[in-house]
Amino acid sequence: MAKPKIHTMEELAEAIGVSRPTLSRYFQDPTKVSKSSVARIVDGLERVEYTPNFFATRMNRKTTGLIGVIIPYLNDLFFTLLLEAIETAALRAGYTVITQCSHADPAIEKRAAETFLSMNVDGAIVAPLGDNSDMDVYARLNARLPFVLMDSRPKALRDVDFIGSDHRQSTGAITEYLCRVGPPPVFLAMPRVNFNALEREAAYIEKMHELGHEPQIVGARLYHEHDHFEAHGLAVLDDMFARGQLIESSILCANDRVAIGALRAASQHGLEPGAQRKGGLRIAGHDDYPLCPFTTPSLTTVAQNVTAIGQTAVDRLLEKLRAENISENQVIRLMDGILKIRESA
Amino acid sequence: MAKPKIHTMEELAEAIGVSRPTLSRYFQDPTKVSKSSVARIVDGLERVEYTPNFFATRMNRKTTGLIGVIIPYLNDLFFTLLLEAIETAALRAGYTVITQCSHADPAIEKRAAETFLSMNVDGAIVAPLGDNSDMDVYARLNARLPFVLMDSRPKALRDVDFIGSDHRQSTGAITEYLCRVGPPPVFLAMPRVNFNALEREAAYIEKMHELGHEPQIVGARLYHEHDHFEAHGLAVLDDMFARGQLIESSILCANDRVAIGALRAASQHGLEPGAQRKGGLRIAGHDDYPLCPFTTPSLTTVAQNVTAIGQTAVDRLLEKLRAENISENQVIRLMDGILKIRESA
DNA sequence: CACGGATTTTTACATGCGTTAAACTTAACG
DNA sequence: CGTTAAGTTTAACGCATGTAAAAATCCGTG
Repeated sequence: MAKPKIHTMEELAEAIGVSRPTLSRYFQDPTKVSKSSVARIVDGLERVEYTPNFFATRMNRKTTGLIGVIIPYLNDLFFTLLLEAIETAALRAGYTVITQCSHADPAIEKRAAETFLSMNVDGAIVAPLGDNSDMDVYARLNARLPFVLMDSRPKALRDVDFIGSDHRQSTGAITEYLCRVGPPPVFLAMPRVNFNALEREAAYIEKMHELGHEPQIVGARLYHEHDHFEAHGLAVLDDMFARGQLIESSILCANDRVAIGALRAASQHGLEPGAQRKGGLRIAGHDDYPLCPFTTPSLTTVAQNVTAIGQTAVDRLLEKLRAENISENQVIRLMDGILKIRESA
Repeated sequence: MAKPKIHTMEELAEAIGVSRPTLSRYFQDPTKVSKSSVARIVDGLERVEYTPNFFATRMNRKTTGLIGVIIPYLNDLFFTLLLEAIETAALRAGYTVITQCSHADPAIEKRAAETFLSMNVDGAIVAPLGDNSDMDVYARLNARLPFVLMDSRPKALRDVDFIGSDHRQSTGAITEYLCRVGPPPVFLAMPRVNFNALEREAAYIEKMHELGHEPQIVGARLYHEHDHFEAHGLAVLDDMFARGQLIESSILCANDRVAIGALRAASQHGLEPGAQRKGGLRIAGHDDYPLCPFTTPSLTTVAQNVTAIGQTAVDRLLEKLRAENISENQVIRLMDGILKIRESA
């Protein structure tokens, strides 16, 4: 209700009759001030409008209480789920998260990392773009502050802590499942936007060889725009279905968004992918995108444990930034994927 | 390359033989420094590693170059598209965007707004939670800095600039379309997470009356968790289809995510919604969620002009913060929705 | 070689708060 | 009533930069 506005702690001190250092201590930790003073301050704050200056506090504290997070795409529910997990975990630990999205642009990604450096964030969690990432900035980040990679793991940053999925296990699991219940699957690749694409492809090949089948990969480079996975899956399969190819195959898609495009292609050609029909078309994905249960048919996939990845990334970061003596041992945590068997395969 | 690290501008000045004020001016605007100096500075910066301190610069400049953005959900592609549009527009104008997600929690939302105040952001763009938002903080925001609301418009903030969709027009348009090509639609409501839900409902009712039909609303309060729209649509219709209700109706869903759940319910009951079949089930949505073209059947809907909303919000904000004399006239821009006729209705 | 304009350096103060040391109050305790 | 410990105030400096005014330097001209 139109409280008088106070801009500096100095003024506030004068207004409520407490010294500035006491106020400073109060804002950092109220228990470090006597009860009588706390009462007076709380009372005073109710009568005036004051918020400590964000920059001034952060500039002077030895710790900023900030965690920087970079993700490559925003229009992907996988990354937003990841972000959500990170934000809740960080919030619970009392940290403020600064999020930046690189929008698939290495220049923006670099700028974001530099911003984090100039903000003296306490730590950074990054899902890198991949090959195109500016490795120098990340090397600098890693040298200067606690740093954890997630989701994707550039070759140039092999010595950095990493939290992600075990694509060898997850892709292996679904490949094996598909082989068990039907013909050995073809792999519908996705645009090579990061290393996961290649890892899944490799894991598929390995598992197929292990099971004595010949791997077959399609769609590795038809559609080149990043982040248009559904359109990619649709384009590749629409083309092949039109030629009568793959219409009775099992198709393992590199991720669920590609698979959603694949489902669409099937529907356009009057095909009904499903586990029931012996010998018919099957389509499976990877990730357990939130919409998988709602597609028609619902999509069989392997779930990435997104929540665990986010949570673990934060945990590891906190561990690093609490330990003054930087523990030299690198931590790599690969989460297992969990089969989600639904209707499509 | 292990460049020597330099922490302050003072040290940098000494290292490359230029005075600190000159460096300061250089970092703010290189054209304000003579060419010879620029050359020397650029050359020097290549040999040492230095980034100006984010907080110190922001604390002292009269303008921080920051724009604060708050969105209510992250796991919704509508909002991520909006965010993307805002970020690109802001970046183009040379501003840095600080994003905060309220995660459907008014307390977090309030904290985010207060953070913006304490950061002295140049302006703020907010998609509010709705009824639960803390109106006091937003009133303070509006009083202290250029402020623009988008997407949803709380009653308590009627005098604030607003950029959003004209739900009366958009919902009217699709209602009319549905009436034209088939039986008058039933409205499948969504959980009342914000005012748009109600606006669309009202717009539907109005248009139905205008066309001489009796409005019918279902699912207004069955499923209460926010942000689980697909599950809501599925639950409501699964229930009704099981009782043989609505199986030959036109169903207008409050948004596309609800509609995706509705499509799933139809599929579970062996129903195939579509425009072709005279007299059969029809399902339509609202928003043009990015996955609409890929559902089975592809979803007929009305597109919200997300990009334009984001762009316009930024434009308006820039306009306000460039004009010292705060123009008193409130700006409200409601974008028209565009019919996207696909297979489902 | 002197001169005027442009640029840079010097010098000094400002921002808002963290932090420290010493002086001071206060309340409790013997 | 003197002593002591806990908490507070005073005073002063530090952080990394912005900014402004005055002094110094540079450049090309006439």
